[in-house]
Amino acid sequence: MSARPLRIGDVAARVGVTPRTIRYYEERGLLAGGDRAKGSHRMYEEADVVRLQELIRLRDLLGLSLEELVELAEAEEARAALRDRWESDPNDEERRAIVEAAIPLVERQLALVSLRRQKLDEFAAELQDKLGRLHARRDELG
Amino acid sequence: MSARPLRIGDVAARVGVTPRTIRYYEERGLLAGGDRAKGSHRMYEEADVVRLQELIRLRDLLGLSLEELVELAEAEEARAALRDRWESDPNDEERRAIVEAAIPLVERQLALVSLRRQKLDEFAAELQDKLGRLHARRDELG
DNA sequence: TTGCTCCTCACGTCACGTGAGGTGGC
DNA sequence: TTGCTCCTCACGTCACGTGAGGTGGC
Repeated sequence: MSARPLRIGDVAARVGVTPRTIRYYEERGLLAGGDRAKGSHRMYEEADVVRLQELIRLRDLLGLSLEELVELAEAEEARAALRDRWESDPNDEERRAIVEAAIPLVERQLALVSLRRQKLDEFAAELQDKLGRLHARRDELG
Repeated sequence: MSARPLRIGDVAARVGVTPRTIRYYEERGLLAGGDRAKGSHRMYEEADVVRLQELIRLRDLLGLSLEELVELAEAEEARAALRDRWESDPNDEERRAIVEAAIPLVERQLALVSLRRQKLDEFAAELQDKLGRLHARRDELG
């Protein structure tokens, strides 16, 4: 895994946002921009692209505000911190704790997705209804 | 159909927005605030509630901007204008034209809903995948 | 008459968009 | 060396939020 670095424009293009959005998210604490000499270029790796993708999807598909994203991100952060310990210290009890902490987070996201789907389905049903009535009327006039 | 008038606060509460949002939409031309003495209360009827509900759903569930809503609304407007003529002039050829103009509008909305559903399903699938892997790992450590 | 909701400015905020002016790496 | 992308302010914008101060209807 060579992990050659990506520039902010590449990351932005791949995720479908602008560099400005990435800088703003960093400013809000959603993305690590961490240790960097003032004025020097931000550098990213594949893991950052995946992470940003997820945030953007939570924003677009579920309509979460950045404040809500920060909450979720902090939970993920805690998980990531645990993951680091995972690498260094392969204690089975700790591994279990890490996995068990991760599960409810994903379940929560799934619950939000289900709720959205339900609302979309209701909307789709109403539109189908409307369309059916229109077709019926057209046929009456046919 | 008595059509007793509703006040802005009632409409807002029923649709789940604030009065400010309604005033702003009126300002942007999405809602009729029409003929009203300066300073007098805005009055609405059931049809306005239905209309606003639809706009809010298009905004929340599909993530449309107000500018995009205006486009859609203008199309609906044209339809509403035709509907008025419908009431007064029951000419069968015109009726057909009205119905046939309405159908593609609803179909367009349905297409947008389908697209959203697809994206949500993809997201749900990825989350299920993630959850499955977490469960498997937990069981391995069990 | 007393509340409550309404009204119109008008400034504040969130999530970025958009130049302005300048530095840095293939 | 020439572009291109990057950098940091900093002001603009969209979709409202939030008082400020005042009028109007059960």
